[in-house]
Amino acid sequence: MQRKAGPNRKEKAAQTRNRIYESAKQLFYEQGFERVNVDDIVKRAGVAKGSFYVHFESKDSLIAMLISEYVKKIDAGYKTFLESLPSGMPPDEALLSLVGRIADVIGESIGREHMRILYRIQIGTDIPGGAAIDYSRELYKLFFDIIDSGISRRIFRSDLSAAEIAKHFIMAYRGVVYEWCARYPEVDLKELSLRHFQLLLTGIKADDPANHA
Amino acid sequence: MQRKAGPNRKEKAAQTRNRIYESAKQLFYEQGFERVNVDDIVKRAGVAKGSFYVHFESKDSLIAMLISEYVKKIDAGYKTFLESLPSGMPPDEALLSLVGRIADVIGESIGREHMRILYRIQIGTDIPGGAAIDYSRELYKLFFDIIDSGISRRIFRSDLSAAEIAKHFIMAYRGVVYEWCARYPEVDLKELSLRHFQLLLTGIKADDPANHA
DNA sequence: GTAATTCAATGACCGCGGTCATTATATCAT
DNA sequence: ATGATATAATGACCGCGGTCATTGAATTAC
Repeated sequence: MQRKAGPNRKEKAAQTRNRIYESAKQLFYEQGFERVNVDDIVKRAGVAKGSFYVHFESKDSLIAMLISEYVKKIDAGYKTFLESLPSGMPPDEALLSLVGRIADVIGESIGREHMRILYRIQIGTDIPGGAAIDYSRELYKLFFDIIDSGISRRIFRSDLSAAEIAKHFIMAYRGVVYEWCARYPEVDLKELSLRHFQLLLTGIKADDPANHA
Repeated sequence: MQRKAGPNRKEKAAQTRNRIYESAKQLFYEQGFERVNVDDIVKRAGVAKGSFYVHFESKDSLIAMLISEYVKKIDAGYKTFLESLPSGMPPDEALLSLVGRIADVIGESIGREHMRILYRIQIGTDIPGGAAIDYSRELYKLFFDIIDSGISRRIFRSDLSAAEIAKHFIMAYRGVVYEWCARYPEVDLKELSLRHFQLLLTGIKADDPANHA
C-alpha cells in the first residue's frame, strides 16, 4: 500500500542504525561507557541485540566512533585558535602555542579517561585498514601548515618535507598523550608536551653559541 | 605426620601460585594468549578457578607480567650490544645504533602482537601505582648512560639533565612503537625509529652551515 | 501475479573473565 | 589441648560481549 511515504529497505535499515546510535550516545552521556551495556542500548532503541551487530562491529568500535567524532569536532577549534595568534609569530612559537593549547583541551575538555579508551581501542583491534587514527587528520593539517611555513621562511630545516615532519610530530604527540594516560596523574600533560616539543624543535645536540644572531 | 618436609602455609600458597603461573606460561606458549582461557589454566594447574584470582589480579595482568618479564630478559642483551660497539663511537651514533638494534629485536624477537597486547594492557587498566611501564627501566639506564656521556663530552646540550632527556627518549620510543603497532604493516619499525631519533637528536630548526667543523 | 532472492531483524544461546559466600586448615593465643 | 583467628582454596554463579540459525519482509526475476 504505502506507495509514497513507504521507506525502502535501506532507509529502514539506516533508521534502525541511527536509533541504536543515538540511544547509545544518550546512554553513554548519562552513565558513561562502562556502566552501559549493549543490552541497555538495544532496549532503549527498541530492537533486538542482534541488530546492534548488524550495524556495528562491536561496542568498542561504536565507542571509538563516538569519541573520535567528538575529538574531531574539538580539533576544528584549533584552527580558530591558530588564526587568533599574531600573524607575525614565528612558526616555532606558533607550534608550541598550539601544542600547549591541545594539552589544555585534552586535559580539560576531553579528559584522560576518554583518551585512554580511545588509545586502548585503537591498539586493541586489528580490524581497520586505515579507519583508525583518522581522527587526527585535521591536526595533521595544522601541523603541516605551520611546518611548511617554517620551512619556507628558512626557520626550519629544508632537507625534510613538511609532510614527513608533521607525521613525526603527530606521532610524538601521541607518545606524550599515551605516557600521560598511563602515568596519570604523576605527570602534567601540558608541561610534558611543551618540554617534549621544545626538544623536538631544537634537538639535543650542543649548539655552537656563535650560531646565534 | 610429615613433621619435617611439611611446608607451612605461605610455602603452600607460593607453590599454588607457581603452579598456576607455570601452567599459564606453558599453555600460552603452546596456544597463544587468546586461545587459552582461565579455566584451561586452572585445570592444568589442578586448582579451582577462584584460586587464580587469589594469586593474580586478572588474566591480563598475568599476561602483562609474562610479556614484560620476557622483554626485560631481552633488554639485558642490549648492554652486551652496546659494549660491542667501538669504544670511541660518538654518543649520537651509539644512540642510533641502539635504537636500530631495539627495532630489530622488537620486530624479530618480540613481534608486533606481543607489543600490542602489552601496550593495550598497560593503558587499559588503572590499577598500578607504578607497576606498569617498569619493564623499560633497563632501557632507560642505557639511554641515560649514553646521554650522560654525550653531555660530558659536550656533544649534547648541557642545559637539560641526562635523566630528563632519557625520559623523553623512552617516551618517544614508546610513541614510535605504538604507531607501528597501530599502523602495522604500513610502516617499518626500524626506519621509523631511526628517522624519529635523528629528528630528536638534531631538531628541526635550520642549522647555520657555519656551525659545522 | 508469483516465485526466488536478498538482507535486515531476531533472541536464545554461548564462552569467558571475574566474584563471593562458604569451607578447610594452618597458625596463634591461652 | 582447645578455641579463636587468619587466610588459602573452592566452585557455583553472574554479567556481558558477541554469535548464529531462523524468521520476515522488501526487492527482483520471470
